[in-house]
Amino acid sequence: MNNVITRFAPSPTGNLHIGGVRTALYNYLIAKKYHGKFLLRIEDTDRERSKEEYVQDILQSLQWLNITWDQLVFQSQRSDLYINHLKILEEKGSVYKCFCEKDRLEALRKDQMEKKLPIKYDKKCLLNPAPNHGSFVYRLKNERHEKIIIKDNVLGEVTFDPKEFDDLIIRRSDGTFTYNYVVVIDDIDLKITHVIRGVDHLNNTAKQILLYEALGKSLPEFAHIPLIMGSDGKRLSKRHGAASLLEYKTAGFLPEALNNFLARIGWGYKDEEIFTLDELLQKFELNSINPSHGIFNYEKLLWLNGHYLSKKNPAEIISLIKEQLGVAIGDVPASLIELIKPRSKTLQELYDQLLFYVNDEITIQDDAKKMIPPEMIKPAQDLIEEFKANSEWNKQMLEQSFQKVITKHSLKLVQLAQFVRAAVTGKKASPGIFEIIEILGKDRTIRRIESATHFGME
RNA sequence: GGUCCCAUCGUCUAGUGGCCUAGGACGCUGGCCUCUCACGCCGGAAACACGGGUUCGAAACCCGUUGGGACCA
Repeated sequence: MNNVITRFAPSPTGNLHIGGVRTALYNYLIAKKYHGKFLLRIEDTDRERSKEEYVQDILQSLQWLNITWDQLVFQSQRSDLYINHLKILEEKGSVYKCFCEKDRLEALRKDQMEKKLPIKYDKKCLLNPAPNHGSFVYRLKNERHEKIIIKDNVLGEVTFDPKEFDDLIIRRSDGTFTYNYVVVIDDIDLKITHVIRGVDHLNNTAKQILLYEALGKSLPEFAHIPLIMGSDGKRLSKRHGAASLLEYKTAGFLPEALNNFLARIGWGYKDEEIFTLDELLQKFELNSINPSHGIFNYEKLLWLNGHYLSKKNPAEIISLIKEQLGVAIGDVPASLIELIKPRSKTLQELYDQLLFYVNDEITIQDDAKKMIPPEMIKPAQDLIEEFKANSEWNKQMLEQSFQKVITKHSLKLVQLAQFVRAAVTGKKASPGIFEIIEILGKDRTIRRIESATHFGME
């Protein structure tokens, strides 16, 4: 395939979400797989609802995921193009002006509903043109009788009866153009070879084919990809959790995980689960996309994120925390990050487990308080004495000190370890206790155990 | 309501007529490891929606039914 050009065409009327991102990703993959171009087209013709902040959200989201575009166009800057093509259609006699008023159309619709007929315009202004007066819309003549067959790369052949379709309005009475019209004009003008979009546009595609034909243009390849549903099987929305992609960024997910996860909803390759962007470019194919819709599986996203997190080195993690969570944690030993990494699925989780080291003060969580019972105060004080009596501070020395104390008091290691864990981290779970306090340091460890013994006496 | 799409474990998928006693992954679960929690390792439960065909043989092909979804209204 040569000169492949794909596009992602969001309207900036809200934050970019998961479903949109996947559409963008698929378009990007196909373009790059065949060494073509991927365009980003902002469909901002609805001036009322389009907002600059949403444009920024879309651009930032895609950049974050490394879905890079070769060209960026705004529909609002292309109205000459739409006007010119309307002239062409007018000269060809493919469109006509319709002066029918709202009241008439509503009455017509009501009548058709009562008679259970398909609801569509009756072509009055085409068949019996009235004298030109008042405001009017442009409609596309739909005189096609043969079936419309969409040759879809995902669904196979999909057939529509053109009788189902109205004479499509392409310009409204206020002079603005309709969605299906501008999409087709842009796709033609930008030489889009592959239109890859959600199945929710399948009906639109049929209507748009009529426009391609009226303009005498050949059709691009179509691929209608299945939608992503929430866990209840309904269309993904705010109810199902994070609505915008950038919320995943601030929650500490990695772009690699999101890309991998989104590619795998509706697509698979052998037994494989882990795909980098490069591997996706190798292996992804439109015709291997599953035609049935997929459900957003948050647990699997978490697992993937944990996987990619484990591949990052400590320095990368520190800078990712700063970049994505917006917090600077200063110098944290690499060894500590390595200990916490396998215990974290997201950057946020990892950061939370770092706080006992980063902060001077800790608070002991409720569920950890029972780890410091009064009868453990004396052993804890003995442990402190052991620490103070010893000039060294390393894992071997720490193990010996713990051993001495538990032998003296006939304790199990778990009792003392949990006491110290709660005292030092404020939590009932953490990495290995010797590793933790070795990294935390002698002074801070002793101070925290001391304050826990005070707490235990209250 | 009309039109269209879809259908393999709870979820994402492998499967392109015999390699299927249906494979992998997440999740769930039993065990090992162990100072806690993870990680890791070893096991387990769990699916071809239903009914008809076609075929020597159907998860796979065809037709219905049922269920889910999208769009339009």
